[in-house]
Amino acid sequence: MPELPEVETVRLALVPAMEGRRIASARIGRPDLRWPLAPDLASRLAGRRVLDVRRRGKYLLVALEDGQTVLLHLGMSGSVRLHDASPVPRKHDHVILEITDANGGSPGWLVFNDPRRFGWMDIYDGDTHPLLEGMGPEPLGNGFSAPFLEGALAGRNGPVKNALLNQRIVAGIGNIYACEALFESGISPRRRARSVRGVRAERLAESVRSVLARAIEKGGTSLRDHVQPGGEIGYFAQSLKVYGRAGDSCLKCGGEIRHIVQSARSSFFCPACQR
DNA sequence: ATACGCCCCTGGTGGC
DNA sequence: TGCCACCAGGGGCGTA
Repeated sequence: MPELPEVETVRLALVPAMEGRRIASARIGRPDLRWPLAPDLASRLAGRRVLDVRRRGKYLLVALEDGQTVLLHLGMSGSVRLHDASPVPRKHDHVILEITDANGGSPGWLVFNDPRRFGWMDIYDGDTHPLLEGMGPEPLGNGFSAPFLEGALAGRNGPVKNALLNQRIVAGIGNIYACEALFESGISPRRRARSVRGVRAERLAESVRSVLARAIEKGGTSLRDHVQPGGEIGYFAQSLKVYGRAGDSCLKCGGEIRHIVQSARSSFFCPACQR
């Protein structure tokens, strides 16, 4: 489910709900997510004030007052919901946090729900976590540019689509936005990564940034289960130009959008417009 | 180092 | 209505 724009949308909702407030208590549903939750997770969270909520790629990072950081990945089907009243338990609620102000007042609840359990949560001390090391630059940050992208793709024989999904090359892009960025830049998902150079690299870098930024503005893409923490859906699905449009006509040339499978992921593209 | 296939898991959908 | 195959916003791991 969630790619960078959806995770960023979640982050924007969590900032006012968490920053400067306190995790009064934590309750764990089932701990066997992608990886087992730390046995002492609940006790390490309880009572801690939240300094800030950041994002790295598709990860949410919640910094606590005592130097610990909570790492949250939503996997394919994860969501975070905020509630004013104690929430009615739902299937697949895995972590429930009660959030109060510094004096214990105005309580709220945060619920991490994930049916498929491809997501996970961890807590660590210090600067970084093994899962964050080696991750590529933020596509909306200063470390990402056409020259960077060209360099990162150089020597790679696999399809450029696969390279865009590789979090070690650039962080946060998933299947939807990889397809969309390739369509907008007129590059075939099957093109060898190393052959994306010069003008093509410039167009691709610009399309990646542009499509992600526009998706954030629309609150992300809600296809099936993605919702924002307040329950709102994201509206970027209306702006998708190729993803999920197999058999429909290309918005640029009127030709037929095709569907292929690359590394067991669906790719959608226009064979005429994308070379 | 890179590339690929396999696996983790639940739920919704469409065909018969 | 029921059953079943197939598909889904991800990514780690083992193997060539």
